[in-house]
Amino acid sequence: MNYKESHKLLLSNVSRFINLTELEKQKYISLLTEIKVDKRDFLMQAGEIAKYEYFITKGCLKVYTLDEEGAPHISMFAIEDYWTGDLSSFMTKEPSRYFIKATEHSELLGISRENYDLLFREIPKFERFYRILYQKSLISYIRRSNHGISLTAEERYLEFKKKYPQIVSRITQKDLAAYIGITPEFMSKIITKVNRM
Amino acid sequence: MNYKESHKLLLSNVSRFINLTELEKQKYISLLTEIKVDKRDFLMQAGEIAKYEYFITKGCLKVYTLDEEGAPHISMFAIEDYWTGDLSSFMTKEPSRYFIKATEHSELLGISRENYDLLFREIPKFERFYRILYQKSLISYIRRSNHGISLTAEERYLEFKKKYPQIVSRITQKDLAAYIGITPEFMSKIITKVNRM
DNA sequence: GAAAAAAAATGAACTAGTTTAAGACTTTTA
DNA sequence: TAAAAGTCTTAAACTAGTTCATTTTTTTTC
Repeated sequence: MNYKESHKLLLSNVSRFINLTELEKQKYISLLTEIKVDKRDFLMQAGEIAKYEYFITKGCLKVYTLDEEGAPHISMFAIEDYWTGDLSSFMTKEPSRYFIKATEHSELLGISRENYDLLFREIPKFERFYRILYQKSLISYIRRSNHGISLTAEERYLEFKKKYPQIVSRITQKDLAAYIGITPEFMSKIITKVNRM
Repeated sequence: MNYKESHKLLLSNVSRFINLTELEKQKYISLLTEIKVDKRDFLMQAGEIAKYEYFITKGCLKVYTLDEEGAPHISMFAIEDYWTGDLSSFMTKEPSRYFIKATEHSELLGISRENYDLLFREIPKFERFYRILYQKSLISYIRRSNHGISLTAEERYLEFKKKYPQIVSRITQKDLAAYIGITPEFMSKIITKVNRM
């Protein structure tokens, strides 16, 4: 069958871990919602219950919380071919503490909670897909949570730049500071220093 | 059937997410290895390939790395009814950077990589079990990786104490410092301050 | 149960990262 | 295309957390 580019990207993402028949592919696609957001639009805001988990087919978004002083802490940047959302709120149906905002015009495919549950009943292979997806994410978050605690800000910056060069060039230094966990002023110093070396 | 206490604990842990028939329970148990370690024994050391994922039926262990200066960074404490191991090395079969050491006499059930793979083929329901287990772990590591970056050491200590009071009372202050990401001296100051309040 | 080893407490001097403030540069909007 | 808003840089004074050194307390070992 002839799929849209966005659906092709998703099916290729899924086919890393499981093989689907034509019928299963069509069934899967029928469970998704297409979403488009402009730069600076919110995909969701703190206080809401996460309605969807998102696959990004185009663009870039930031997921962040605001602390008591109103300072942002970015927990992830998400670009094409990545998954994002607030998994905790999506699963528990409790209000989220996260904002998700597009840093560029972005296009996404969303799966609602009802369709996510239905997906496992209709195509049990997806248990395997998500088992492997979550396992891989878990491995990288375990590493990240250790590094956040044991590396200096400069080391965290260098590591991020090395791991995600495509992202560094698409975001502001200020947002990168909010991700690394430092002030924009100190981020500026680090970048000046690193460039001088 | 009449199961050992350790197997009962594991089966009850698994039954949170999936239901097994008697036959499946017996099959599952047949895939496990019983392991006992004394206080200060290593379950595994950096450089080795993680042979097992472990379920703890008794005791307490710490999972840690050593940095270039030889300073330990504890990534988790694991007690009864928790799972531990180095998931990354277990999956990729690359050498681990982690040490796992018993802080008390401990008893565990290990599943080898061959049996883990076999488990999914023999009892596909386990895809669901691990999908949910990893999903829940992922949610808590996402939170932890944000907190590691955005909270002060005192806030991280208070949060850990609140979330895991059973663990705080079983480990040394020094190990807690290596988990929180600070020096033992500063940990001592925080505790003195918090107790004074 | 005494000796040895490890953990905890305390304090002084230090460093990584913050705060505040001001000016230069870049992007967005009308 | 000018004005407004946001981002980046620099610098001085500050604070959270480190380092190093010493003493006290607790745990381990024989």
